[in-house]
Amino acid sequence: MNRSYDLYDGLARALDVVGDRWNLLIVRHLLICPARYRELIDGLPGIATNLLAERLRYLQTAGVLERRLAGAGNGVEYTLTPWGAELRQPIESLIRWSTPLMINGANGDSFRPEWLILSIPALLDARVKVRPSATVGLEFGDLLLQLRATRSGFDLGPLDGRSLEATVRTKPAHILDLAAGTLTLSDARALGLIELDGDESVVRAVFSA
Amino acid sequence: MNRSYDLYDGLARALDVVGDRWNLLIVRHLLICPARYRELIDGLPGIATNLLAERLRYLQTAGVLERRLAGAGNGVEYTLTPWGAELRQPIESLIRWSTPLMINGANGDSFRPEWLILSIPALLDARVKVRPSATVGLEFGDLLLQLRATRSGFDLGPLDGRSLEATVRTKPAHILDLAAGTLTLSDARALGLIELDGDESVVRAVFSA
DNA sequence: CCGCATCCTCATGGATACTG
DNA sequence: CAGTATCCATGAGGATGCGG
Repeated sequence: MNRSYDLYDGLARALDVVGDRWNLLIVRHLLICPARYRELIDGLPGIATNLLAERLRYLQTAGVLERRLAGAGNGVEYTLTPWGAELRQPIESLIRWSTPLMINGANGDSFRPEWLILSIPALLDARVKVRPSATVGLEFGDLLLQLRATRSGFDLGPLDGRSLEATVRTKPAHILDLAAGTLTLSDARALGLIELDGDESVVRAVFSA
Repeated sequence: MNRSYDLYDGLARALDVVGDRWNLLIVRHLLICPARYRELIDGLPGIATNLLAERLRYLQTAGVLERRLAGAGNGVEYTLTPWGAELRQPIESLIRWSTPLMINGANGDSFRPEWLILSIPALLDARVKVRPSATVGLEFGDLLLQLRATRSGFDLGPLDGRSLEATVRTKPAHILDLAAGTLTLSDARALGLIELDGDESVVRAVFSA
């Protein structure tokens, strides 16, 4: 909205930059990877095209992101600056805070699997105890991801080449329950949190090691 | 604004609750201590009375804060719920992220010393190295505070009774520089970041131990 | 197609005045 | 003191257009 609080205060000035509607959701999308205008429209259901354009312009002048030409000569691409990427911490904090708002399920709200890419590690970091060698693969349609336990927490990235040892299917809601809880992954499986039935938005969770 | 993103996503649902204008600033004020309506008006320069009333109502129904009668039988008081108080982490993350926005000074923006009560510990936690026994007292007019180094970080609260050993004065801008930098407190003093001259908004920083 | 810009309507924010 | 009521400016969101 470009409307400043005009306060000499860290929180107020942070909100002057990222407090406007959609801004943190745009940044979260770009924290996954640089994206095109069209990908942002698709990943932010409900945003108007003029709003996205204005927000991208504003965040660019504020120094949060950069607009640049994509490699293949076609179209523009938006990337976070180093300072913009540091919004990962506030965003993950908000995701952890929001778990009570997620346990009641989707209730007709839109869902995109990419949103789990930050959420699951953010939640697991704080709560789930897993054996250090555990690896979880997640497959949403054509999106194939691998969740690895590291010493400092969890890391979610593209699935590397090696084969996985077991496969189960679950719904997004159950993945979020799993992430928000304090169960180990094998406990969650034993308790039936991970199901085998199909769903419009099916996740295949693959456990190995 | 009561306008929901309608997304099944932790970040979006967090912003449905605290993403509206003024909401996080209200919560930050209540993180310091429970407050009356009038105190909130004074601590949030620029907020309209109808907006504050509406936000308090909304945050109450959302479960972030509670409205209750003050002890002395007179007036109402607003307090954070335990869940609302957990917003301290996201708020401190945003404060840390905002340091590049603070280094250029006030530039005519409003300033209230209470805002430092969360900011200074949030910044010092991450960056300043101080001897474990260090204590800093801050005095803004009638507001007297003491900053103590603990094992887990820093804690800012009311000044306890014991006498303090040294006194210097500084401007809020310099306090913020100090907090955002990587200098020790004694280094900052030696380098002249802490001044003795007067100012409309003078801080007296008192070092001991 | 992509990457926006313009136009339009209506909900929301903000300032001021007023009230129990 | 603790808010309501009112009015007006502005931002949000949908539809559409348009050059590359």
